[in-house]
Amino acid sequence: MRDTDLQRVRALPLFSGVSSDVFRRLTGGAFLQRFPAGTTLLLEGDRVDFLYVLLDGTVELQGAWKDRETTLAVLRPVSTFILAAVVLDADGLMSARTLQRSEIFMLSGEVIRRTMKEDSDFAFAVSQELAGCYRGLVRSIKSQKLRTGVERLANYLITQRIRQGAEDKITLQYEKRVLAALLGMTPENLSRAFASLASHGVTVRGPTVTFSRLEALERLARPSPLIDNHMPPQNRITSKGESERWASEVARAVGYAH
Amino acid sequence: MRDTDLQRVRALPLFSGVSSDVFRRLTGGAFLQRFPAGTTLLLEGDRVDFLYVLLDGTVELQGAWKDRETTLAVLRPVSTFILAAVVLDADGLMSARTLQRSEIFMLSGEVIRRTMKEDSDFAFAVSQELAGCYRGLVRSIKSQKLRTGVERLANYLITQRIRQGAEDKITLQYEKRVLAALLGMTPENLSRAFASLASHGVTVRGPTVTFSRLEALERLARPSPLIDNHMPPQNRITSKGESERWASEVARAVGYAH
DNA sequence: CCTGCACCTTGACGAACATCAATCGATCAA
DNA sequence: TTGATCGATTGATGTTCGTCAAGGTGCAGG
Repeated sequence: MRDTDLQRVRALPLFSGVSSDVFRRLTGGAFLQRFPAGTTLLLEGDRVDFLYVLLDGTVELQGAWKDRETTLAVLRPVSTFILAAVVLDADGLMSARTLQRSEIFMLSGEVIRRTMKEDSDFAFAVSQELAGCYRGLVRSIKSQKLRTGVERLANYLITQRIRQGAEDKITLQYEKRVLAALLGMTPENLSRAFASLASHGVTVRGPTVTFSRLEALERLARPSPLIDNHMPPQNRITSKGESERWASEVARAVGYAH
Repeated sequence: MRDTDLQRVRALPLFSGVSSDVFRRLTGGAFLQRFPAGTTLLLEGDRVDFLYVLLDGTVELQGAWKDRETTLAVLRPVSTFILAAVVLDADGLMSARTLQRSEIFMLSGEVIRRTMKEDSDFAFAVSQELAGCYRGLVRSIKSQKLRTGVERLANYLITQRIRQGAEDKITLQYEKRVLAALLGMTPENLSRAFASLASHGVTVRGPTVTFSRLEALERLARPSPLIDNHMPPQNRITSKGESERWASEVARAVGYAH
């Protein structure tokens, strides 16, 4: 494992607060592993023995029932996943699958739990990370239950636009079928949703989306800081906890009215 | 505040592991408050200064957007809520409203955070609670995205039946309009969903629901341990963390196959 | 170059769901 | 008791969404 990889793990808010000594203990038995695209890292219901840290590539978290399946999240580096199952020493509720060739750092769940009980700084950092993940899911459920498919897409595009630098053009980071599952619709309906956004100045050509009438798009989308986290990319932070803290700060500064 | 109330707070998994000294510090500036039915305790977007512990009554957590609103959870004693916002010192993403006259114990968020940084046992307990809440939301999203309205209702009924003692009759714990919002549908559609379950042996009379052909209902509902947490009531545990640990143990013992 | 394949798109249709309006039943105060 | 109110239900109707089938497009391999 390269030293720069370990630096990137160290820089995560989850680990940046702990002492070098504790960090060495946490990563003692850990290892880096490479997976090709399309590999199932973890099947829902499997026991979870490791905390995963995605260092390179893309990972999809999905759930299935009967013959249906859906995507709960798509992760990009640097992200941790299945932390909740590790903390509770429980089985995973989601499957994890690589969408691209990926590098993943794996830390022993047992060591994580033991270290949490010994080091309150680390346990606090885990709590902050989990709280951030929790709030991400709250946003996701609200989006799913309160918005139609077109509205979810419109807000997704606005959020991506900000994350990609607030230009009038963005690139979709993964296949449209994956995006459809993430937004809770079929690929067919995603196509139709894009088509209906054309009248709001949205043009799609392959994976690039351009906006010509942002005002019209926002009037339809009505983004809300209580659903959409519009943290821009310059904040080089890669944790749900930190991004939630950012969102709260902004909401207070702006004085968001209900 | 009665001493028995404090005992009930102390018995929560969130607090049961800490020393008496730390518990005294946590509850030092805390106080008990009574609210009538229909009181809004917290509006989404408000800053959260307290951790709430519901000791008596019923509380609904809801979210709104444009002119729509939905229910994310209905809490019964003894439950904590808005822990995630407290940990991150962030604004709440959900509104909290009493459905019945309620007694609520309120602990200073600042003290919670400070104690977490000092006491790793408490910080670990917070992590376990948050991890349990997180997994509850994962279950909720999967149910919402993978199931139809009738399927969600059928599984809700089966879960309630187990929680209420596995008899052939249950009592709905709150108004049907609230249940409808929780299940992600309109009251009208909930009525129709109940009507369509009649052919599966489900009879509704006011708030009581009786099951005459459980086999037929389960064939339709297809409950899954990866979505539905069927923890029975005899486990007198009142935390999401503990109930998730229970669910995992059972899934392993049964050897759930995908 | 063609062929096959994967991904996306489009159209047609039906299922699931929301909305609007009317009605019924239970509760409660006058 | 009467009238009013609230919650639940039912029917009619339209929207949203999923499913099935048929193209279309880009790309890799023969």
